[in-house]
Amino acid sequence: MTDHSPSRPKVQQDALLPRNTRRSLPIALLRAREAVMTHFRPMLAEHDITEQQWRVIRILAEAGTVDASEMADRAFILAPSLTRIIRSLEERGLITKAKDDNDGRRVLLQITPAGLAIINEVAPESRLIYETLEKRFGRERIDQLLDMLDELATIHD
Amino acid sequence: MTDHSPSRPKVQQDALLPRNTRRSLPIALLRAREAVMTHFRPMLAEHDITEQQWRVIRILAEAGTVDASEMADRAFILAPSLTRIIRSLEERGLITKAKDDNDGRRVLLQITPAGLAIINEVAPESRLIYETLEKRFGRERIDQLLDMLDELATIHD
DNA sequence: TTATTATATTTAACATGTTAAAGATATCGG
DNA sequence: CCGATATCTTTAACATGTTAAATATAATAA
Repeated sequence: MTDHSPSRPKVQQDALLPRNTRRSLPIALLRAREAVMTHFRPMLAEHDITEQQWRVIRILAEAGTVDASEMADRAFILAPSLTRIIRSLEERGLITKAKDDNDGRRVLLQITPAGLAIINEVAPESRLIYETLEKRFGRERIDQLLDMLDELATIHD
Repeated sequence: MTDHSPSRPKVQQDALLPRNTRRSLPIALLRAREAVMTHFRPMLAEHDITEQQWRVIRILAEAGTVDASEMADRAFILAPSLTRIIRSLEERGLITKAKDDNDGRRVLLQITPAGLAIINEVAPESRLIYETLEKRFGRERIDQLLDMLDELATIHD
């Protein structure tokens, strides 16, 4: 395979180059994630919430009162981001924030009726989109994919 | 499985809730990606470049001169982010930027010797990390994963 | 109890993600 | 050639990612 491009820089050997970008795991994960989110984002935008804000209120609806650390774990959001998201959600009246009486360091979060209202509006749509995705990709294959992703995420622990 | 948590909010039916966060495809993709990047980030940080900057100079080393649009495609970086990354990389002397004579709208990018030097320092390390990952996860399974991710990313086109 | 250490959250600073709109240049039809 | 339209890039504004450091509170050991 000769290279006719006149602009190709002279890297000593291609062997020194990293594996081809097209088969890069980080980029592939990014692309896949973005493709999935493309289906969900317009729906969230209609309710004027971001993906991360949705994750937070959804976890509160699932789990009740949750402190910030547990939220960061479950929603996979870094603490500094979570601080800002909490501030924003509280200002909008979608969640409440309270200091833990047993541990003054902790911040306890709860969803408000207004937050629940959004959940109840968005959740059916969300389910529908996910079910469509499942049909097109195959439920078993999604499960298989989730298993592999989980294993990849925990490979170093 | 009874719920003893006194703080659980009264969502009408759990059926209304979205699927459990633990099996959320977007979050699973995020986690997996983050786990992979955790291996690479320290190495990039030592050379004072971000993951995205690395993707850009790496693609230039692979492909030679590339215009901004193609770069955005290949590195999977949105145009506004790319504008900032290009500015930063140019200021640091790792790439050059020139207007396309045949199409004044386009910006042509090339890697500089300084950029190539970083490639040549980082690439072997990068390969090593990737090979370790391959060994632990299995090359076939990574290929299988890449195939599934690619299919997921192109499911709507 | 007190000094030390650990943990939880926030702040700061900078980079990138995201959407919308603006600016610049090409292209196309009349 | 001209004006409308399309394409490429940048700017703007806000949200989040990322790392390091600061702050506040708990837990622990001397």
